[in-house]
Amino acid sequence: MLPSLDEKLDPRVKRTRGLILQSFENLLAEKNFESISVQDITDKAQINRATFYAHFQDKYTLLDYSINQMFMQEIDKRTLNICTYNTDNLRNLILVVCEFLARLHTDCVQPHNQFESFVETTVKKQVFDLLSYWLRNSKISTELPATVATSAIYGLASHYSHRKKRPALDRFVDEALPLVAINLEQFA
Amino acid sequence: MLPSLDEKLDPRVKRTRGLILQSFENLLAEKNFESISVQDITDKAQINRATFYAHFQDKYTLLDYSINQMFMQEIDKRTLNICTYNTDNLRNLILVVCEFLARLHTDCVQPHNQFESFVETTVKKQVFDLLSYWLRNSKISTELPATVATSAIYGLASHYSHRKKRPALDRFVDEALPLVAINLEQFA
DNA sequence: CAACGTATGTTGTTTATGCGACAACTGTAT
DNA sequence: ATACAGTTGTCGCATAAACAACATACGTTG
Repeated sequence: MLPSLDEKLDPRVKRTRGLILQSFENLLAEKNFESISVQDITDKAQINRATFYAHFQDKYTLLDYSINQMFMQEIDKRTLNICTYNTDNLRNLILVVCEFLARLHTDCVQPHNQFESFVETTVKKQVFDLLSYWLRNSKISTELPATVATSAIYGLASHYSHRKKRPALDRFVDEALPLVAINLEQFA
Repeated sequence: MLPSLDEKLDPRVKRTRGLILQSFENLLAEKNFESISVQDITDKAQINRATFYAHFQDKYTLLDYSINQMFMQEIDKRTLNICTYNTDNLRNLILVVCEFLARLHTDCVQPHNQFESFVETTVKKQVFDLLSYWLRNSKISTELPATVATSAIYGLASHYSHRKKRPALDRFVDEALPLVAINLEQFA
């Protein structure tokens, strides 16, 4: 099982991180990432600015953590982190990525900037790790197939999420699925 | 102006008290006061049980504080704490007490018990103090008129809040107003 | 250029909270 | 009666968070 982390740590830490996360995500809905200051975050979270630095190096580290958390939560919700490869799970994964990017685009004020590419890096890493985990029992190397599939999934999801008028997600995924599955069928 | 307290104190204290208050009020909606343990409160508030005792002597102190806070909030909302006596303000005060008791009866699971009389004491004290404040410039003693008016207001509001089928509040207050105002008109 | 306002990280100290343990009391069941 | 389980209020100690102050950097404005 992939490391989804709900470790037992000091409740104060949990609470503070939660407050920071929530504050940050709310702020992302109001202004774009660049214009958010650490002070903004801590004000809304009702914590001291110095405390922020006890948990995150800077707001970039927070963004990374935040994206990871949000995405992992969606993965967990569908228990995709405790399964193995098959077409059905792959379909769900594509669905999750599409939904995730779509939500990010509708919820966050984000003109083009580093935000986009940041999300790409973070999400791709998670998708790649998940695929690698699914294929963990393969006798042959899974690196290239997983890489290709990851790029394909992200590319399709990004495409989907940028559509002015998004088509029905289910139909979109139906079309997308075989294009991704083709390189993974050998592992089914 | 009466002491409505939003003092500057440690943000941790504010947060903790807020969590306790909220947890407590939510619990009141689920079970009756007697069956709520301190552990219940701190569990839901996500704070340590010992921390509770750093803020309140026991759950009775908390109840007192909670009722006071809730009621004062309603008073503040209508700026009744920064005005002087006139019929209009009196009308609003009666309205507030009626609404407050009514909300308490619909929101809280409360069969007959000490809860009821506890609320009475607390609310009456606030009403009395407020009336005394309104009449602060009177040359003659306001103690008896304020006492009578306080009892009348609470009695009417309690009556209203216990009705199975409550009549329209505005109409009720219209009827009630003159009965209370009669002893205060000399101060208008 | 200089003066200014604002945001960033960092530090040392103080304070609030978490934690585990304890004795005392309650009600309940055996 | 005795044992048991649960709640209460309190304690000392460990640790996270608040706070104020500081140096640094950056952009703006005069």
